Amino acid sequence: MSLRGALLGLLSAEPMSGYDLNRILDETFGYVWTAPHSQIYPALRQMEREGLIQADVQRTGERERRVYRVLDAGFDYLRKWAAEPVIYSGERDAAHLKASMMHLLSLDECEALFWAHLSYFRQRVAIWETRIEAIESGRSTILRARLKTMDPKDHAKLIAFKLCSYEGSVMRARAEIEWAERGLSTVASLRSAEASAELGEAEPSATRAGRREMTKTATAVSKR
Amino acid sequence: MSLRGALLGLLSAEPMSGYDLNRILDETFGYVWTAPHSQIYPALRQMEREGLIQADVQRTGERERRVYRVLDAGFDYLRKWAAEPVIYSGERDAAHLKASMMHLLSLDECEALFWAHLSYFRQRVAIWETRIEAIESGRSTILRARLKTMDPKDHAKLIAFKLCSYEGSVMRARAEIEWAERGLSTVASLRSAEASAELGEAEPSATRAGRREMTKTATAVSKR
DNA sequence: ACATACATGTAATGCGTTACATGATTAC
DNA sequence: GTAATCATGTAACGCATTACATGTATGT
Repeated sequence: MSLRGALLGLLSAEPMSGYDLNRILDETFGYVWTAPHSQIYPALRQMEREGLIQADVQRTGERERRVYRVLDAGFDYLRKWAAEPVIYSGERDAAHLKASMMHLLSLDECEALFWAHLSYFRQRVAIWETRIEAIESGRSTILRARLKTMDPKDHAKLIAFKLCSYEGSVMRARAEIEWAERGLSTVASLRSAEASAELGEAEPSATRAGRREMTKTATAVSKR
Repeated sequence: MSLRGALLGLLSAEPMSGYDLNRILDETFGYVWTAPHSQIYPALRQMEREGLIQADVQRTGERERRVYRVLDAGFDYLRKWAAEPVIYSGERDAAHLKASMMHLLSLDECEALFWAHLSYFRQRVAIWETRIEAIESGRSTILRARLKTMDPKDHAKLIAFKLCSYEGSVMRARAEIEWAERGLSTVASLRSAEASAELGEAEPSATRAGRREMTKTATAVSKR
């Protein structure tokens, strides 16, 4: 159960409330694992019942705030879960699925899909890079909280793996960006091929235009 | 509902049975969208009831085989679904999630996780590249089936987008491979840092000895 | 006064996984 | 005859999404 892993992992850095966890998952961390609050609160209660975490209830006037901290059993659970091999089941990616059916769409529609993909992952890269800089420069409060509770000799390990993990997200997002860019240039080529095919049909000679490589020629020709 | 998109998309290339669809999803196509047969059969029945597809029942002796083909309403549905903007909700990636907690693990455990990641995505790249070659050389039977039912003027579009989509999968898998390699080299450098730190500490004064990681040192030292 | 952020929950519904269940054909 | 492949389903359970529900503190 990865939700527990995510929650315990965040709580292990610093005790937090369900509300805090939800905020973090909504912002940066959600790009690794998401969950809505309707999943978070019951999961926390359940883990509390199982003795993995414990809530320290804080009251601000009438308002109740349950700040959870990880117990020893919780650390054991987290470590065990993290070390278990990942089960790689097939993907479920709507963007790539739709891309595999783009021949059904107009070039404008294809372009819109690729553009949306591009913008989304550009945003993600920006967010992750900000995080990476925060870690490298020591401005990350959550990292500092983690370092305080750790044996100094493990600091290098923590920082190295945090950076590695965030860089992984950046690398993947960059791959998506590159792909979307390639998609856009595919659309552009097809568009100019279409245009020249129409011209060719209007003119007398022009045989049925070729395929891929033709597109480059077409753009070159249209620039003349 | 993307499952419908995936099923209609495959059926639009060529009429098929639920069993065939399941096989394709298990093999290559599952790396874009997976579903077990327990999801496929009911979904097909439902779409048949809604008039999106129609089954031609074939009998081999006693055995019944329901070959579904896409009706006009199904094509409309598919086109509409494919053109809709993708809803990018947060990720849920166990591998990256675990990576973000690797400071809790031994270097051996980290290495094992990265290795598994590497092998998995290397396999995927191999599968996709085989598919790409099949398309480029015209050996893909499903592509040929699709081309037969299409206006020749759209052939270039189909091929271009198929290649683009498969290349997207390869690009992403390559990013995962690169990341895992970087992870492995992070492990390697931490390992040698650990080794030299222990040497440094063992010789002059032996301050308060570490905990977990110390065990490995002990074995290493005892081998000397 | 009103909006926004803080704070925590429950319920209904839908999607996905695993297990259960059955039987016919084909190749060895 | 027996194992593998073909072929189609149902059921139980768990995870995920969306909507419902409530109330407090704080800043403008």
